[in-house]
Amino acid sequence: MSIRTRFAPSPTGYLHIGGVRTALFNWLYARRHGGQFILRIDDTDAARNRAEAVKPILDGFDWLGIDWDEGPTKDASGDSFGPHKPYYQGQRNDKYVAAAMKLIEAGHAYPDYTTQAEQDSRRDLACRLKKAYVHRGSNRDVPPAENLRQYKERPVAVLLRVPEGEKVVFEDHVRGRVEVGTDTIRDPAILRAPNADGVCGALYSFATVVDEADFGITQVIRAEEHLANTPVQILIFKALGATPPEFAHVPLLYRNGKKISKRDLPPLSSEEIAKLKACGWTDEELKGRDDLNLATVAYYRELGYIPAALVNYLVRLGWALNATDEIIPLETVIANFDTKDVTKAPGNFDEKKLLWVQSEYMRKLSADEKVAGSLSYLRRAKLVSDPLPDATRALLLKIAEAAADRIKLFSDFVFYASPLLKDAVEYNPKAVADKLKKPGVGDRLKAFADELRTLEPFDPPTIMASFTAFAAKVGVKPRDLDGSVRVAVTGETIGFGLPETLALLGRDKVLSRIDTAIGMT
RNA sequence: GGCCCUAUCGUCUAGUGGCCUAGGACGGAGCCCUCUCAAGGCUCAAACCCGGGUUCGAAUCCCGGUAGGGUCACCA
Repeated sequence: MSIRTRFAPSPTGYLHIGGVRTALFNWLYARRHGGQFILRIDDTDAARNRAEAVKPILDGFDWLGIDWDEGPTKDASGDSFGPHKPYYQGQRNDKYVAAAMKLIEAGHAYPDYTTQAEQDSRRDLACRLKKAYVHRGSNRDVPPAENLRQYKERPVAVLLRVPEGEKVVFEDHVRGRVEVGTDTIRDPAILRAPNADGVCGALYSFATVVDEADFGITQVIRAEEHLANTPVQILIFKALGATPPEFAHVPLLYRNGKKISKRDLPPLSSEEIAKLKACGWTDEELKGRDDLNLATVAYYRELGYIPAALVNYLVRLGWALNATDEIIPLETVIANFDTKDVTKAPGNFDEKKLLWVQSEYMRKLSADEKVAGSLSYLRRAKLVSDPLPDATRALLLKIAEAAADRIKLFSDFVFYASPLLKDAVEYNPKAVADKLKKPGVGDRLKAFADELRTLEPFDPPTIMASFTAFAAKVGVKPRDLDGSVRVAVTGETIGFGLPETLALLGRDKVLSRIDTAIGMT
């Protein structure tokens, strides 16, 4: 039988990296075994069922290169593709209701007329006795035909009839053997009481199991938080007359020792905001994007991470190929990944290590690829025009070569390219204060400009030689000369090699910018 | 609180009874290189949660603590 795995996000409006890691494990497992990876949208909670809440999730997976064999269409229109469509739970409720009716008929489920007050008082009592409250509903032992009759007359929540005195046992691929007595499992609700429109919506565990059986899912790889409701789901599979799939509960993703949640994440730092603004973001645009934080895929995309790097980092967190490898090509991961090798302890998300992985991926790219990846950022920053002129492309290529490993994110390209692409220098006030407003700097710049005026050819090696000779002649440390010249022509203290910078800028611009800078000393 | 899960440097991990005076990586510290900043090279600090067993021998097996986490809905 073919391996079939699945990931079932609920539409929240953003793609969470913890979810991505779980999805990745499913995807890898399917790809390794030549099976199918299925995407299903868990939107049984009607309030959340909106296309705009699904789109970011689909876009995120698409960007990451995690493709699905069956599921919603990429446009998030609500359409699906695949033999078991639709793949939106919100569109499948009839199936759940029909399945629930069958369970009532077979005596595996029943309507529960217990009042809320009754349940509360029983729960209180159990609590006072320091015992777990295991709910059993009113019609548990009523004959099926009578239950069906009562339900038709007065529909309420439908509960699964959990068998007594049995054991649910399953072999979890990550956790090992799990054993739970049915006497500790409450009769779970599988169908809600009718809502205002008379619809009886299925609950998570039930909808999931009906779908899993319907889709022929063979491996359920999901987050550890679902471990506790797995026994219930196995009971539902059995009541339905279906074979339960195999389970693998992978540990959660933490940050600072706690489950990574959107709330307690830092907002964008001032550096990040400055970076996005340099890339052309307006305050207005930033305000509308509270989904941009390090728990979401969108954040990494906007900052210019390479999808493969994020994937590499996320897989490596909780799984290792061997004792030494950190950067692991996707094909190697696919060829070696197995759920049984996933660590049992939760993994702490470490953005510094992710950035390192990212920089390792970036340095493997050619200058051409760096330019290609940075283009959308440069366009947004209005530094280049849309059909890219050949001359500009050639310049960008040279910038990419000169900037080399300094570019860690595609958005970094904007910083290094700005001084060369903009007509006027934007002087960083602090740089000016530190490097230009010092005694003697003006005269020195003037004298160095005179050297450059007649220099032939105006290329990096010649400029370098002139720079060294000039520094020695006037008795100034090379680093100090670098500082003032650099700030004069770029406005910043940081940048790639000064000779390369001057050469790419061209003699005319260099001389006029130094002239401007002299006025600021 | 009941039930369940987990436990190696700050972090991610290797390790499945002797190869472990515990290996690698990120991060940190220092030095070198150097036109700023990166990158690179070299070096250093840094861990088997605690207590009992089992064994000739334990990070590895067993028991008990401790700590952290998950879960207890007509949420997913």
